[in-house]
Amino acid sequence: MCGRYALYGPTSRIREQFDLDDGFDFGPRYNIAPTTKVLVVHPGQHCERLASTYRWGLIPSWAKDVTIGAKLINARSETVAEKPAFRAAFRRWRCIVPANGFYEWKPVQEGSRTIKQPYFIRPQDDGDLFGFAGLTERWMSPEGQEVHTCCIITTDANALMMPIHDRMPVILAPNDYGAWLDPGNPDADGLRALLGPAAADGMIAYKVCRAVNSSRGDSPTFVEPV
DNA sequence: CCAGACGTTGTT
DNA sequence: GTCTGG
DNA sequence: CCAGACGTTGTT
DNA sequence: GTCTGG
Repeated sequence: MCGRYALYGPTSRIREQFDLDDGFDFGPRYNIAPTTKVLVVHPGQHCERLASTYRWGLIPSWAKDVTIGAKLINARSETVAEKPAFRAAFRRWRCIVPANGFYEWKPVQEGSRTIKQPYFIRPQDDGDLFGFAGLTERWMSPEGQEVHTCCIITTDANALMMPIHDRMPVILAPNDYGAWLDPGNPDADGLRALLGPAAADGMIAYKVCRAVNSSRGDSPTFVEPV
């Protein structure tokens, strides 16, 4: 799955990788957690590429309160086109979530107790960025406040991830960014076909400090190998 | 017809 | 909003 | 995802 | 054990 990640730029690299037509103010962040504001790449009114902050955890339009958002931080690629909570967003509100890498936890037996060993997974070239496939929604709170939310789509683990965890975020190929972001793209099958596991070559995974386990901390050391 | 759900993950 | 279960 | 809370009353 | 918050 994908429940924690990092985005530390640099800003110029993010702009370049995602062909952004505007500026943004975000990061660097080494411990991005659900229910907080995350940076999302999405089409603007004239299909220009914008980057804005959205609350991580999808709140469907019919929700009565925000609490469902904490549960809908991921959507399964296998069912995203049909599930009531996601299908409207899959049809019309697709986005990309930029990341320098993501964390996964592997349960490890240490003596009599099980600890959660965090790993950081990123492109081999540390200057490179992942683009996760995501969805957005707009929810109107009972108080009349519009809340923009998003989630990250998951898929099976690739060969690199398998020993750590059986799911991983969908990482889009740069060539597919345009098709994924186009709100007028009617080819649901073609879109679904983009949601497989990314190739393992070009990616690396390594153990990192357990201080990242708490969502409250934030430090560049979290993405360094231990 | 109305009421109630609508999700993923990990663990067992 | 829309589908499923009763 | 993991960490941390999980409760009421009366008094200050 | 289960839910909430970050």
